[in-house]
Amino acid sequence: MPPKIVVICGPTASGKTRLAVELALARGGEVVSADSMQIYRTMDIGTAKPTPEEMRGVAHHMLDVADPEEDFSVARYVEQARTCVDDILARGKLPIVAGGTGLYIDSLVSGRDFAPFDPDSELRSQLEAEFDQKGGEEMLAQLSKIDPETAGRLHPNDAKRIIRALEVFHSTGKTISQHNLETQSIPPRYEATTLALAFERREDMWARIDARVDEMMAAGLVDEVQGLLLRGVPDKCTAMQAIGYKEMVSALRGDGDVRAAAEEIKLRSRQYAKRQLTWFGRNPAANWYRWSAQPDFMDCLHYSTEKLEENGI
RNA sequence: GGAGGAGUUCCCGAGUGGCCAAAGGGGGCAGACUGUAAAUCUGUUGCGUUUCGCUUCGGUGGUUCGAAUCCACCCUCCUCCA
Repeated sequence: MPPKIVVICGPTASGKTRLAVELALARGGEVVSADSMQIYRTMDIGTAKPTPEEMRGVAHHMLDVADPEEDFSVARYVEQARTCVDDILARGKLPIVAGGTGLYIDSLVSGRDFAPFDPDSELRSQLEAEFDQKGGEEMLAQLSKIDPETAGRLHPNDAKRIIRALEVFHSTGKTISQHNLETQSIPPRYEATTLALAFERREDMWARIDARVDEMMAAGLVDEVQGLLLRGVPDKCTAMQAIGYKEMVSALRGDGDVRAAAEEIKLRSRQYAKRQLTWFGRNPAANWYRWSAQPDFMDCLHYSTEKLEENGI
């Protein structure tokens, strides 16, 4: 039986941090963040990274583990995060994985293994150039000769995935569907009790997101972004793709309309939240708790506690 | 008061007699996702009993076999002249 852990997921601004801390306090747990942007140092406000006050003395892992100019990845996340989780378990405490990056959570829990990857490989740039030149249809046709299964489910416009599928095959000799099949047969690394937070009404979620962005602005998001620019973090970095940063960067470089940028950030955040809901919605084992128009944290806590107990935690 | 210009589906914006329920973009909704994932990609978006019917392009009336597209009047907004 794999060790038991708790997972708290949900769209941005749905209260994951607070629930995680509360459960950690109640159960003697430690939090392992599963957020692809909170891993970056100095990116605090825009990523809504938990503050020391919010952490209330609970140990948090997987925050500030990389610099903004570094290239991070799922694989690297899983490597580090599993060490954290295993260490927490070894110390007899409860690991609480909390975050909004679905791919990170799933990969960590399932024990997923990734095919080798080298972002700067010649093969990579070769394939990218070839894609630009030949177009998706042709590349997809090429892929379908070696891996009809993957080619069948990919859209010609899905450059990233077509290239990756080709890359995996050319560098390992194995198709990506073979690889996926093998990785799926690996038993899950942990037995997760998943708590998923959401809102009964979409409008409430939007309002929460809007309010949070306003808070970020008040807390100095502009200065934080300015700091990254001063530091010379290149635009192409993953970190600079983060919502809240890329919009602010273009505002600062452009018309300087920081107010309009904030509105853009709200919009992008809402859309992101929807994507998160879609992702988490695929997990049939998730225990959903939906905030009503008048959120009742105690109610949520009771629900969560009940679910943990049902699963012997 | 006079001269021009404009009013299009949730928004912006094409469309000047049939091939228009109406391009394109945005937004919304839904979905995908195996080393960049806060990224990337896809579908859908008037209503219905859905290979067909109904309602829609400021309003009313008219021309026509047929109008968002032409005509008349009206309403609203913008620019200019007084």
